[in-house]
Amino acid sequence: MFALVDCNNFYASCERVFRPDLRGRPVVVLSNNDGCIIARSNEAKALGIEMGQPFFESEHFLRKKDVAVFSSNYALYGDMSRRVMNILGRFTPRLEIYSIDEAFLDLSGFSRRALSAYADRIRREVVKSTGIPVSVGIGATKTLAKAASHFAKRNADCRGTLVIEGPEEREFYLGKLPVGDIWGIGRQYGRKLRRYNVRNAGDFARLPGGWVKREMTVTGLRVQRELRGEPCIQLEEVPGAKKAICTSRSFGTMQTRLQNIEEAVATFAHNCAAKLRSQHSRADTVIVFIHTNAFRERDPQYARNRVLKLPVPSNSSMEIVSYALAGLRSIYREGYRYKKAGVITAGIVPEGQTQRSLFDNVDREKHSKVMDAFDSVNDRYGRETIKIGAQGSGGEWKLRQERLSPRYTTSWRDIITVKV
DNA sequence: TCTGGGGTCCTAGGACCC
DNA sequence: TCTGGGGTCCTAGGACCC
Repeated sequence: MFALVDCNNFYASCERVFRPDLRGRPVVVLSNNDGCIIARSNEAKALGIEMGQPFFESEHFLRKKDVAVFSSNYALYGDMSRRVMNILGRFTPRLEIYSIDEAFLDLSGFSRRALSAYADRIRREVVKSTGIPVSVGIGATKTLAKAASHFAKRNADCRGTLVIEGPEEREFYLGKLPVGDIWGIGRQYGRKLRRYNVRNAGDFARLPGGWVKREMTVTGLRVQRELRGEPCIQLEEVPGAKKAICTSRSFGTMQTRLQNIEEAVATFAHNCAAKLRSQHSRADTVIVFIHTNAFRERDPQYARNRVLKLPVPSNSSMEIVSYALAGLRSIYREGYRYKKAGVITAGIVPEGQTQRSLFDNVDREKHSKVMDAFDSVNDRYGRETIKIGAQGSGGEWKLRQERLSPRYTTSWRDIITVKV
């Protein structure tokens, strides 16, 4: 059996842990740049506030309803996530951290009765130790565990946990699960299935496998088999190395000058390189992209990307930044108001398996020594203590974050940075 | 005025190999 | 009029997840 443990309204819950005065009050958390609503407390959901709603559209309403609004604070959420996952690790020898707020647990060997009790213990222990409320769904496959957590979260009489076991229970609950809420069925497939009068997970499970394979590829077929209780998706305890690493941001205000965008792109490229180094890999491809604000339909629109091949896979900030900037200069056009830029690194290989080139004239030893020093300083004294020159100091492009809470659990870094 | 960011997997079709 | 068979690799596009 698998359990899925899912933190309820995770970001909103994190904000509330350190602000007990907000108990009972609706809370929402905004995306980067204070753009959209990406997390809502139960009280906020009850007010009809939708996921993904642009903040500016509902700002007035939120004020009227006395909703507490926060910019996203990933330093806080990342640290709270670690705490929750540490607790969960005590309940199973096999844990998959699936996302910042979800984990799968292997619970083989438990009886039905024991499972319910265990789920409840997990739930109580996490909230007691971290302040974060969670739901626990249990089933014979990961997809069924996901389905169980859907009800554990929503039905008051579940009290935060639900075990789906045996064909009768499975049929009962799948009949109530809307087809679009199945894990692995998104908007497109949801729409298509409803066109064929497939309303719920029970209907979907009964469809002929051949049809599902033809219309939804093997991915759809796996989902169907999992709903029927046949495990097709393994627990993945060790996350594989990433195949692409991306850093991109919308700008706080629209940017027209090349120099400001260069500073942003240099920062993104450096960030990608740092992520590559931290997972001990290198990339041989750098992609840089910029675009204007597509929502402003009357503005002239422009969007380009440039793919650059490196002669030798690299994770040196100096090298990756210079390629990204060359790419940017080749696609930048004057006369547009740019809203967003980003850098993607791809063609990722493990650090130990790098193919050198006969014609390479970069002193890679030296780069790697510099980068080691760079990382250890920034590790110790806070990120951006040392920067690449091209990052500049203007920061005109930087995010809007007007409602940021303190980094309650990690702010010693900030304090040390101030001293420096 | 204002609209997020970071990933994965699968398939079809084209280029290429012998 | 007619033009083989069996593969691999890469890319773009489309789906999905949080």
